[in-house]
Amino acid sequence: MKRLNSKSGCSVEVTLSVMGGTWKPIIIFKLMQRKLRFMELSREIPSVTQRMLTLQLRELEADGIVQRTVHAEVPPRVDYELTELGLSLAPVLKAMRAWGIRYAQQAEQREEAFAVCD
Amino acid sequence: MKRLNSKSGCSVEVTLSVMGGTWKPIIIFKLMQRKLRFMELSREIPSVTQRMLTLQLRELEADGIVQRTVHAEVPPRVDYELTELGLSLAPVLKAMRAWGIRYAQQAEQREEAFAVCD
DNA sequence: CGGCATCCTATAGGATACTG
DNA sequence: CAGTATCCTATAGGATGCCG
Repeated sequence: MKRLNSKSGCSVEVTLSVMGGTWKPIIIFKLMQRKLRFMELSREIPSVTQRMLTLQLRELEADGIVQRTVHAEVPPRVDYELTELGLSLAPVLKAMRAWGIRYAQQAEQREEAFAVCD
Repeated sequence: MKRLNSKSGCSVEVTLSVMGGTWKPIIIFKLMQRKLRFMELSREIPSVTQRMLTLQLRELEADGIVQRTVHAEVPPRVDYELTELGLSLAPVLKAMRAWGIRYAQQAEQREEAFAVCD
C-alpha cells in the first residue's frame, strides 16, 4: 500500500498516513481492548504473518501509536500497548467496528453466512 | 494491499474488506460532500492516477458503495455518488477526518508545517 | 519467546499512449 | 470526457530458517 505523504492532502489522508494499511487498524483495535504480547497478537490476528506483524508494529511504534516494552526475563517477554495518541484513534476504530457488525448482520439475512467476532 | 476475506475475522476486518485501501477512504470522503464526475474526483485527489481511480471506483461499485451513472451526452458525462450503504460509512470517515485535523494541529505546534484541507 | 535475515512471488501502482 | 490497454517498477507480503 502506498504510504501517503502526511504533509499534504486532506485530513483523511493524514489519518491514513498513520493508520492506513491492511493490518494496522486491526492491530490498534486489538490493543484497544488490552495490552498484548507479541504471540498473543499473533494469535488474535491469525491472518497476519509474524514478519508483517513485526514490520507493522515497528511503524506504529515509530509513529508514536504503540508503546513497546521489553521485560528482562527468561523467556523474553515483550508487550505492546497503545500510547495516548494511539488511544485517541479509538473513535475511528469503534466506528469501523460498528459498521462491520451491521454489514455482517445484513449479509447474514442475505444468507451469506458471515462469522464475525472481535 | 491484501484484500481481507470478509467472511471471517473480526468486525473491523469486515469494514476493511470494503473500504480498505489507499484511495477508497479518500474517494468515499470526497463523495460524502457531493456527487462528482470522474475528472472532478481526479482533480480533488491529485495523488491518485486515473488508472487507480478507475480501478478503485469499479471495486466500490461492485461492493455497492458507489453508484455510477452514465449520461448519454456528448461529451460523455459520468458521475459518481454514494449509495445508501456508502453513506452509512460517514461516521467512520468523519472520525478519520476529526483525528487528522487534530493530529495536524498538534504537528503544527511542533513546527512541522502541515497543509491540510478537505 | 520474540524476533531478524533471506529469498521468493504476487499485487499495487505509475507512465504513457490510444479511443469511443 | 472518461476511460482502456500496455508495459514497467516498487512494494507488499509469504515461507522458511536461524538466533539470543
